[in-house]
Amino acid sequence: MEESAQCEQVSVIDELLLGKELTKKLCEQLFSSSSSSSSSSSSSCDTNEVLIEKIISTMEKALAKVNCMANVGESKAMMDSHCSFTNGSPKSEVVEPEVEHKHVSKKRKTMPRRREQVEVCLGTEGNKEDGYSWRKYGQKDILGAKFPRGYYRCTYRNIQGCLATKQVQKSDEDPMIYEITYIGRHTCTQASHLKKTAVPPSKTKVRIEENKHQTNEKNQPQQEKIEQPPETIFSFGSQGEVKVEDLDLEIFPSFCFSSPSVGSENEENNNIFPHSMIDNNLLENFSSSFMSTTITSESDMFCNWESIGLGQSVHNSTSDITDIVSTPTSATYSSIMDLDDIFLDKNDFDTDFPMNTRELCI
DNA sequence: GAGATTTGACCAGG
DNA sequence: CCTGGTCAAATCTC
Repeated sequence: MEESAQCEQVSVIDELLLGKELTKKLCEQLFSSSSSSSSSSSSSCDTNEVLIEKIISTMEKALAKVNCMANVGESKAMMDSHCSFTNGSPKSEVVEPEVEHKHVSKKRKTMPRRREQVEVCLGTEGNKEDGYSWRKYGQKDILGAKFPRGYYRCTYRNIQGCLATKQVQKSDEDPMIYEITYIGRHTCTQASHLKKTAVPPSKTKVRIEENKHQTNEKNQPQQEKIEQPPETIFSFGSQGEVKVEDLDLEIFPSFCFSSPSVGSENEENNNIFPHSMIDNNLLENFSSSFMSTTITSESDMFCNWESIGLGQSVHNSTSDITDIVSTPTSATYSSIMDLDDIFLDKNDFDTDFPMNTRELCI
C-alpha cells in the first residue's frame, strides 16, 4: 500500500516536472516569438497550443493521481477539512455565509477559504481601487509590522450577506506598497455588476508606471480618495509589483510583471485589481482568472492558467472566463496545494516565466 | 439623520 | 497568555 503510494507520488512528480519543462518551453517560445515580431504569431501559436494541450494533459494526469492518492491515503482528512472539492462534489464547499453566521466566530482565520493577495504600489489607501465598495470595520496593530492592518468588509454584507473581506496593510519595506489580502468572494450584486460595467472609481487619476518612467497615456482610471496628488501611481516591475497569492492554495506563489503595456480600456473585469491595472490585457486575463476568479475544477484551473500567462495568443474565449468568474467558489485545488514546492517554485516563476506583458499583449 | 470610520473590548486559536 | 480577527459603541462626515 505504501509502496504503491510512493510510486504514485513519484509519477506525479514526474508529471509535474514534465509540465514545468513544457511550461518553460512555452514561455521561451512565447517570449522569443513576441519579441521578434508581434504580428507573426500564427505559426508559433500552433506550436503553443500543442504545448498548452500537453501541459494541461500533464497537469490533469498529475491531479488525477493526486486525487486518487488523497482519497486512499490519510490526507483525505486534510482534504475534507480543506473544503475538499473532489471534482465538483458539493458536499463540502467553502464555508458558506450561513455556516459562518451560525458559529458567530470572531476568528475567521481558520476557516477554509481562498485567499488572494495583491500587492500594489499605489498612492491611495487602497480602499476602492478594486472597484468594490468596502467598509472598514477594524484596525489592528500587528506584531512585527510597522503599520496597522485595516480590516474591510463588503459594504453589502448586511444587505446581501456578502462576506467578502479584505485586509489592507502597508508594507514595512515600502510605505507606498499596500499588501491587500482578500478573503472570501463577493456574492453581492456589485460583483456581477462590476464584471459588466467595470466602472472605475472616480476622482484621482491613476496611471501605470513603467520602471519609474511614467507612461501616462490615454487611460487614466480614477480612484475615489484624493489624499494624493494626481500622481497616484500604480507601479509594476522593478519598482512595484502585482503579486497574487493564493495563500491557502498556493498554486501560483507570485507573479511579477516587468513591463506593463498600456492598452485600451477594458470593460470586462471583475476583480480585485485596480481598474487601471486592467488596462493591461494580460492583467485582464490574469485577473479574470485568478483574482476574483473562482476555480471550480482542475480543468478550470488550467484553463485559467492558460489564459493567465499566455495572454492573447492563447486566450480565445473571454466568455469562458467570465463564466468561471461567476461560478461559486469551491476551491477545487486542495489536492495540489503543495505543488508549488515541487513545481511552481516562486523563483521559477519570477525568473523563468518571462511575462513581459508589453511583449505579449500588444 | 444615515452611513462610514475609529477604537477599545471581546473572543477564540495556537 | 498572546495575538489576530471581529464586534459595537462612539464619533465623524456629508
